[in-house]
Amino acid sequence: MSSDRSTTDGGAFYATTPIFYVNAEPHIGHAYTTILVDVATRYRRLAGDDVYFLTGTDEHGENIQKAADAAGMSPQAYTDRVAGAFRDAWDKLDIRYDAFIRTTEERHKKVVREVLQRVYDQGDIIYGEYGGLYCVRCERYYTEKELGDDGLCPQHEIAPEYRSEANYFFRMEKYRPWLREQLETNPDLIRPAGYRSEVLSMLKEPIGDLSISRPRSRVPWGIPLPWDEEHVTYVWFDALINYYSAVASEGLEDRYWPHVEHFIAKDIVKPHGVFWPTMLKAAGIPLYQHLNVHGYWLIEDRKMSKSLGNVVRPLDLAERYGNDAFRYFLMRDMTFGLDASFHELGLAERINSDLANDLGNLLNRTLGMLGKYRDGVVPAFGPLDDAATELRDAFLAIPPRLRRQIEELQFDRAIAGVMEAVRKANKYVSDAAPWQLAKDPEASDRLDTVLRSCLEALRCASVLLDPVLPGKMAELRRQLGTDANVTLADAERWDGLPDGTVTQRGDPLFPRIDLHALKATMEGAASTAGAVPDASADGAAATDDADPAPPVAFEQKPEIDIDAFAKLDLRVGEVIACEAHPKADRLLVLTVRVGTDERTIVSGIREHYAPEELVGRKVVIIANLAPVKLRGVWSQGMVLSAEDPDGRLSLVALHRDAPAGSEVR
RNA sequence: CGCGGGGUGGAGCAGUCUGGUAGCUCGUCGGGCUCAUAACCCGAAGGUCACAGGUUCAAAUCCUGUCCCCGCAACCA
Repeated sequence: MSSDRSTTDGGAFYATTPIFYVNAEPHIGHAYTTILVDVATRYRRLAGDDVYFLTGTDEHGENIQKAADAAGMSPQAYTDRVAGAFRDAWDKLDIRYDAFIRTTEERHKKVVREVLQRVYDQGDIIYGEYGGLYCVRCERYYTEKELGDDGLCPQHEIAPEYRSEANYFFRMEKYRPWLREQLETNPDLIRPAGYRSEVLSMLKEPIGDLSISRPRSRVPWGIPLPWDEEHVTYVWFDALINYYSAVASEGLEDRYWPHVEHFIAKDIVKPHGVFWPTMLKAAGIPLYQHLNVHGYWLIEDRKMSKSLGNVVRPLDLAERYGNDAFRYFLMRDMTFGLDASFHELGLAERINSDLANDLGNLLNRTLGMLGKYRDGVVPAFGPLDDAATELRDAFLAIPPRLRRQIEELQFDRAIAGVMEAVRKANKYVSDAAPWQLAKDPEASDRLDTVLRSCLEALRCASVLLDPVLPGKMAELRRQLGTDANVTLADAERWDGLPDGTVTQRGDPLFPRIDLHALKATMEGAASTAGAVPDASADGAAATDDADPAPPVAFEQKPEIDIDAFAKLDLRVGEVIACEAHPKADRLLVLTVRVGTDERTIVSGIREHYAPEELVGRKVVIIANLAPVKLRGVWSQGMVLSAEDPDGRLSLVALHRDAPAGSEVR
């Protein structure tokens, strides 16, 4: 073992992403969590820690089974495919994980069953007749609170029937006091602090016991309980245990488990902050070190969702802007724990200002001068004047600070700190004006100092940013003529390049993005947003029929025939009264005249229309939609409206007038 | 009184835990340089840190209250 421990802690660091549920392709949220862990683990590796990075996929459950059926595949084949897609995505994003776990693997199932058996043996899993009031129409259970005073289903106003399902329950409530104490005595167990208080507030009231099984007859795609093969585990006992099974099944739990750091997005705080710790306690497994919770990426200031059609594909962006640049943006522009906004223009601006103008340009101008004045060969330092000393000190001050920032997950600030030093280097070049020094043979020593200082600055920056920009920083070092492999210790010295090293000036590291062109493209693209680029590809391959159906440029619902359409009773209605729903803030209650009939229709357009502007207006309604009760008011139909990409609703209107009650076809 | 997050120069954000003259990037205006990716460097304009009280020698930061925005949950048939 080396005696030089100045830059290496040698501590173990076991970092996990959630296992992603394999029912869709990876989006920017998945990518962010995974890149975050990749950056964190790369920094730890750089600092000499013993790192283990786990990611994986969650492959059990009813939904997977349904998705597989829909795709006409076996669940195993289906999950094989999707898990493969995730692995491919992570490979493309340069994610360096150590292990990838799938919950359908034998090694995982084995550990899950062992843990379950242990918890069961000590009496913390009980058999529960899940005493439920079940609405047949809703196909769900209701609590008494939800049912209200009359005890009827709030949706259908029918009496729910008592049903019971033979389920097993984990006695979670029993561990609530223990968990509260953990959070009290260990304030940064869940961080940032906001999420800790959220969990604490969950623990103020009884959390109940956790249903952990489903009848195997209904959900065959799951892990059978070891003591009752007629039941499979339900969701959490299967999924959460992956963090443990991944190391336990490899005999690595002693080495890594006590040092586990979970990284999650804020939507799954409860399972990780409440279920998981109590499960661990019951199983006699030590608690994790930290639960690290990050925020959401909002897309153009709106929540990302499939229905808005604004899902951002990380691979597209990585391809267009470069994987490293994309990673840089994600790490630089989100403060850990808070939400951040994704704007493509912001991404481009960030790349231009930080990576192209500051860092890339520093490399380019430095190697340019070195080529002109010193034949591309690294000179020894001349005497260090104040400016050169200041620059050196600015860089050498970074590593100690960086360690703290890594520990506290402040990657945005860590990056900003390095970039600040890079800007100082650019300023140093301007101030020292090496192009002037080059004209003066007397100033040769000073020119050497300037050039060498810039080279060392670049080398240090490349080390400090290596975890974020693994590809580009290796390329930078290649241009400097030095090794690709580095440790944090390499950023703690100002003489890392041997004198006489031959540099290899290459293409600009980060080409500038033409913002004007990008703006133009984006405006052009706005009208075709949501287009499926290759929708016509299949059609073109069809050779038999001369006149194939034309391709469709949006995600169309399954085709129906005219009879299906004829089942709809669409009518013109006249709004004769309208008011806000008394008990819901997104609903309006309309009174609509349809012929001689007057009916009440509840509509979720309150954010888009004021009640008074609707009165007297003709609207198009679906008249024969089954009535439902919305927040206590019966709605007999539905008003048609269009939703634009920004989510604004616009009522469907008549081009020419037609009397209320007219049929719409 | 459902839960949570946020309100800081034109835009986007950091700083709030651990009070000590308000900071960064972009944008705007003026200047410099010419090694470099129309880049880089300097200077300037621009903020009563949502509002009101309180604690303190000192508050963006701590306490109390109010207003506004955004998620989540209950409802968008």
